Amino acid sequence: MVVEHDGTERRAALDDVDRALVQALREDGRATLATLAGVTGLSQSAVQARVRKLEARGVIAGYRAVVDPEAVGLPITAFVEITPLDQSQADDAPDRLRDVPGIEACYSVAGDANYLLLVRVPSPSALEDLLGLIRREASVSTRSTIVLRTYFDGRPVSP
Amino acid sequence: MVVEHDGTERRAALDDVDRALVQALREDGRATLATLAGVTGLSQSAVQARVRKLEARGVIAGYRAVVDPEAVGLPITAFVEITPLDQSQADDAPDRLRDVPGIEACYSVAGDANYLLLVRVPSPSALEDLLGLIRREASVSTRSTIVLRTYFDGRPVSP
DNA sequence: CTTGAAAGATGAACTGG
DNA sequence: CCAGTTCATCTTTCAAG
Repeated sequence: MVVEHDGTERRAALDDVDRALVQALREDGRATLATLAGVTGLSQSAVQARVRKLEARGVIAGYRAVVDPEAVGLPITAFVEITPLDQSQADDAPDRLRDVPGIEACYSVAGDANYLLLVRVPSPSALEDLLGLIRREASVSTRSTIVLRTYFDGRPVSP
Repeated sequence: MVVEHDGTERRAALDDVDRALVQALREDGRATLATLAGVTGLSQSAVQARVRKLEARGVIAGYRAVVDPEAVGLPITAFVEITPLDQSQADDAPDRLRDVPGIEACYSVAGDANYLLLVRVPSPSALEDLLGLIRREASVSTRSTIVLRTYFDGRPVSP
């Protein structure tokens, strides 16, 4: 964030080198400084300084291994739309669901439902259990869409 | 994959150490062998051999930096359900959409729609453009759900 | 599992806009 | 002063024993 003279704040724009680094690290989160230096034409130290700044600014929020869900015993993936049963109730579904195992992502959305969850479970019956838990825990109704196949996921997207 | 005596194949099950490694690398994709050795109680070399096997078996499919979409100029996220206009047409939507910029994920689903896409764009008008492109390119109708907020995403999930 | 050599990351001192 | 470079040192990785 950069504070302007008029007091407004803005995110410092990324230059071409930053974009190249972000792109490269999206494709390979373990790319070495030497590789990144080669890609950008900068020295390793300069690249390191850049990457550190991108991390500090939150542009790069972290690094993750991409794990095959089937290989770790979670072959069933589903999207679950949830809607509060009582709209007058406190709507703290994300807080309540944050630590429920099997829920990988939680988005609030503009549409029929209030929230959309991405869940992964070992079996259909485990999905039933999880849906029951979600309904009870967050006082919501659910509408699920089973994922049959993931064609691609986390594909790098450039602006 | 392990071939059993009866000829069936199964994925070799992960033991506790493998699970701990996968978990640790999901949380920090750049964890060093020394760190992983500390977590598991194994030597660095043993850990390295394990991680290599997990990578070779495809349990760990790769490593990626987690990038803040807003910080790279993609503040609008949406889920787009797509349904072929003509069910008798060849259904190769994933292939056709694979290289369209802005599409981060593509799943085939069991539900009203055939496929579900996750897209990221710089602006509402860019979303209109992208939806038009998707409709033309894949001969589909679309139904979009805008993401208002991402509460959490990619949370490590254990089996 | 241990070990030594190669590769990578880090920080200090230095250079130019 | 900021961003980048080079160089020396330390850490991590990797393959051989």
